[in-house]
Amino acid sequence: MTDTEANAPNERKRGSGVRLVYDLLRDEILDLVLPPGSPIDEVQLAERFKMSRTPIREALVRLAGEGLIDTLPNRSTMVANVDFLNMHTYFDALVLMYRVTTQLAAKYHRAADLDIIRGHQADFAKAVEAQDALAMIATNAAFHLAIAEAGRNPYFTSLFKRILDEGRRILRLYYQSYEDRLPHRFVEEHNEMIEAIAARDLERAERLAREHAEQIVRQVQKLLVRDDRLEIRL
Amino acid sequence: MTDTEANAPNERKRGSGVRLVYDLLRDEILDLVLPPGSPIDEVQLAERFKMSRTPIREALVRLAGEGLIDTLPNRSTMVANVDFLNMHTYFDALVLMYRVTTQLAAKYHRAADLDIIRGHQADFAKAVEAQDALAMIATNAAFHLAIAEAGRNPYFTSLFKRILDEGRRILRLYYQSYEDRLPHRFVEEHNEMIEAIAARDLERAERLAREHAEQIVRQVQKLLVRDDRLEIRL
DNA sequence: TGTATTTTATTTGTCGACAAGAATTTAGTG
DNA sequence: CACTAAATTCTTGTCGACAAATAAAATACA
Repeated sequence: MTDTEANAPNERKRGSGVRLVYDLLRDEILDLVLPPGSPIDEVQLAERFKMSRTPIREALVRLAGEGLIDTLPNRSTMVANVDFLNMHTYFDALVLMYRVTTQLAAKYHRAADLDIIRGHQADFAKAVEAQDALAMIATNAAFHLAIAEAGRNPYFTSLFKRILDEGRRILRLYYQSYEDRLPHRFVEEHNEMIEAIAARDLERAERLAREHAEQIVRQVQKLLVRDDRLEIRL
Repeated sequence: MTDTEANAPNERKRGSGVRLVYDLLRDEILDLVLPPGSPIDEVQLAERFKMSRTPIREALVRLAGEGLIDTLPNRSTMVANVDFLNMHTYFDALVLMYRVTTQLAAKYHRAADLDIIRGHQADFAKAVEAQDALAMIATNAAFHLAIAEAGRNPYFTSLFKRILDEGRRILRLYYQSYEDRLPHRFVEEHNEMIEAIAARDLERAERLAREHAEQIVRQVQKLLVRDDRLEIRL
């Protein structure tokens, strides 16, 4: 491991530095390796990635643009907090995007899209079988994002992506492990949604997505009220 | 005018440079002073604003994050094109956001919100009266954005803002001047929407917003097919 | 004359350094 | 001992310069 810094060439390709730190920071934020409120130190990151502050800064600007970090001018920058007080706005947006993207997928999908969607669904089923909560969260997001892509509306897709990311953080804050059987129901519901999409049944796809989303919202809300001590934050 | 560079202090406050160039570039893009495809030269901008390339670069990164400019790695960066081939995805998103934000405004607005909304509506009516097409576009966007703010869902508001911005570009590409009486109808429809919001009539607000949006879409589509020579772009 | 290759030029991405602001510590005063 | 003011430290925002990547121009060659 010594040669990673002594011998191995630190040669990053010319524009790759920003992408590297952006992707990694994003993952660390969404996986709560950097929990909300964590301070972000530019110079520390610069040392860690062995590069100048300039590309670090660019990555931070992009993350700030997506609302993942907050920057106080001339002062600190830190991981954005989750707004638990207005969680209903999040649920509203989540449910609507589930419905819209699934309906559009039923309308506009092509054959290749279904293969991709089914692939993600297989991953999700595997994660449920393995009781791996973190994998469930990730594969579920990938599944629904693939559906959104099949709907071919970049406006909805980009908002949905942001919402699913935020959901990843929220769920990680509350899910330590799945103790109930509900995930198996999600697997079945996913399969029904795939069916409806493949059959180009817009109405059924929308209805299934809605029920599925409301199911999830109820589950998350149950968690929220159960552990609502966390809602009071300083 | 000579003292603007010789005598006048170039003192910008410490973090204001980025905001300055960001706001100005954004306006120039949305107003088509910089039409789609225009090359953006960092060093030229640096000279123009008498600052280093660093803050220019940060502003460009933010604009790229909003999809207003496209950056080819290691190569040029230019104003993003309007995707005329998939305009229907734009209309879908526009109509849905009109409906959702107006409905939420009816549900969640407070007294102060209505004052702001009515203020923008007055500006819009004034622009219609003056036959000022550009002012109509701007004030209409401000009006609907104020409604979205009253709905208090930041997810929808941010997407809607992006959509309205894009609409500003699209309309400027096609509207030279209003020759028909339709804008007056828009003024009336706006007033009806305000009524429904104030009365907290969710259903009526949603329906009015939908009809209003579809009205606008039809109008724009009419322009598109009329000047569809522009749809074929190299 | 047309094509391939080298050379030059332009533009972007990265760097190290410096300066401005804010937070913290230290000194000073009642 | 408490409270204010000066000084220091620390972090961020900005700058000018350099190097890599690409585009453009010039040269060589068939």
